[in-house]
Amino acid sequence: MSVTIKDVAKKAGVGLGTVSRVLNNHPSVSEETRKKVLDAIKELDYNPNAIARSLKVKSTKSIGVMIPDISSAFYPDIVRGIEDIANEYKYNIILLNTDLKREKEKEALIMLKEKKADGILFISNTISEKLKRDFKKVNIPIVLIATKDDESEFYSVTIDNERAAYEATKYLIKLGHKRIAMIAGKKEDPNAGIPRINGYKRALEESGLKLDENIIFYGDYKFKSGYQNMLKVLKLKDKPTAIFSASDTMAVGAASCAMQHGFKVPDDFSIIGFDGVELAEYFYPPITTVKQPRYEMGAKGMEMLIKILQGEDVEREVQLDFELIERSSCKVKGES
Amino acid sequence: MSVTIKDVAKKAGVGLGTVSRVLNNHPSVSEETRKKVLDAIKELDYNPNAIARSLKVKSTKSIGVMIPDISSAFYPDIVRGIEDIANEYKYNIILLNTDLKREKEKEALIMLKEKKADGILFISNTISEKLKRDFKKVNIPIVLIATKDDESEFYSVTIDNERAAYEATKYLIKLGHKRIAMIAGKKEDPNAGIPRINGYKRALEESGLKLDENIIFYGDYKFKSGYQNMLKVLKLKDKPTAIFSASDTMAVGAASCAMQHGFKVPDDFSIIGFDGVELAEYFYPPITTVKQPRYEMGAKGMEMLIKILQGEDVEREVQLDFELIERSSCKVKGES
DNA sequence: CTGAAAGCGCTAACAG
DNA sequence: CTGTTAGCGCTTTCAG
Repeated sequence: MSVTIKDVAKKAGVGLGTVSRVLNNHPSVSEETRKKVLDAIKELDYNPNAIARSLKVKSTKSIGVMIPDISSAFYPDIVRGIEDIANEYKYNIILLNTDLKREKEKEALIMLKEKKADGILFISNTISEKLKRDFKKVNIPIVLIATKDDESEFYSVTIDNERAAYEATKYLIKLGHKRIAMIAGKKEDPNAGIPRINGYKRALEESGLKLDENIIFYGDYKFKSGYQNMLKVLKLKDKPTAIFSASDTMAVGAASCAMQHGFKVPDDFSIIGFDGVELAEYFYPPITTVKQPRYEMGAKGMEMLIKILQGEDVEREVQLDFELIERSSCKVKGES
Repeated sequence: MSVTIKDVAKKAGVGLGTVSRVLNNHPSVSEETRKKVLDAIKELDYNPNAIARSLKVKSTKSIGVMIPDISSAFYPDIVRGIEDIANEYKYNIILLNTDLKREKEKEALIMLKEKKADGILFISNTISEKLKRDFKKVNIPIVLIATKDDESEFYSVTIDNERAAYEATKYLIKLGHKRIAMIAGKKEDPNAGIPRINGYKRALEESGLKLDENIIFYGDYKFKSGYQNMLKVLKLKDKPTAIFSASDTMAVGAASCAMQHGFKVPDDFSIIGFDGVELAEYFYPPITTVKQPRYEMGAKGMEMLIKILQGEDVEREVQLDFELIERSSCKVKGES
């Protein structure tokens, strides 16, 4: 059916080893024969069979990308960064959504093993102990993006969440706010949860502001939980004047809630988000936020993976810079 | 290095053909030997090599997904729909971003040919003539999602854009609006452009409203162009009271612009968007829109492709239902 | 029901 | 510099 290296060899009147050589740019082929072969390839419209090649060379040039859910706003940019670099190095990406479910993660891993992915990029806020165990014995290079393991057993690319939260809170403090609530992530989340809460606390402490655990609300990073936590804020007798949210989507939920109840942002509440997703930018008022360099995180992770595959040395845990983007959802306290 | 079918055969004390048979659930294997083999597989922690299998059976169980840009809000849900169905049928997806660039499209297609993708899903608003030509001669089943070709040479899944735009406009008319502007897509876009403009025109016409070409503005579906076109609207002496935007993101841009200039939505302008992206839902006020069933479009496209691969008959062009979602960005004209 | 053998398309020695 | 050969790991006749 489709044309093979054999057909090309016949057409060009050479052995198939020779065809393979020109295909792989092996130096030891005379210009003359190279030309003959190239001509034959063109004429036959030949495309090498990457599957056959992979079987032989034991490298598929494809890498698995495991992600909770591509339709969640945080991930597409990361994937884009990955794909751009992958593409540059002639790798392909196999995308797998896991919803953070154990079963799906297991299946995904098996698929990647069977399809002989050269490497794996795991993107998520959290990684379960079980998955870590699986990863350790799978024998495929892996790099974690947007998460890391406490034991530093895996390569990872993240941002310094503690410091980012610290800076965000500090920003609010500099604006004159003294009573600052936090809509946090999950209490047990070792990446987007705990460190951001710690950063928030450290900023307050450092500025001599008293920490009030009653105005730390816990959510799941989604709109609804931002909205609902804001409802709680509005019920407070002693309302905060500013809010630090552990995700943009929750920040927007909180802002919507406030506005829907007749309050103004930033006049009544200064709100700062986290992540730097499009929603924050296009919301009205545009939401000030701490932007995670998502595209770069993906790109960097892919670069690291490629280096690992090439046997080069790479740093085990890299942290990229975040960026505080000032927009219109925060203002100096008291000013009107 | 890694354990192969041969190792399993040896361990189980059978021929490798037999191992292959139990792997593929071939009926003619005695329970006894099947058990022996299964045990050996477990003990050795054997995973079949899908690459080797693919080479032999000429099917890779992977399908290529060509998309302009995964980080553009319209696409992730589609991809999720695709992946869910793919996963269900044990297919994998290879994701390729093309930015609608000829060069990248060509490269992507070559990769997919070389990697022997079983099928291709092409997602986009538009498809170029050149790419169509390439697709025709590539000899891999293809289905188009969110776009189609005029000649109906390809399988496709879309919505009825003309009718959707018609309904959106009609909705505004029912609310009492008589002067309705449109922020349209690209004049030459055969899917998100032309048909939506036509639907808008038909609705006006049918209701006896005069069409004013001066209040049809052309954009590129993005925030900025919604914002800028709204600036033009605001300069009009005879301002419209309602606006139909060919994308949610432009609708949000327009709303932001209006609000920034002291106007109220929906009090001063009723705005209806198109697509049904998250941004429209979480914007304040939440934007009324015509939702394209993106997840379902992806899922349906993948289902069609699988059927085609199985040699089943499938409808050439399927249109899915859109849905007008009423939120808070439109109101009865004149009411306060 | 099962073992042996051929071969998918390609690469990498190995001779020449 | 180049042709030939031996597999990569698996499926699938073909005998038995």
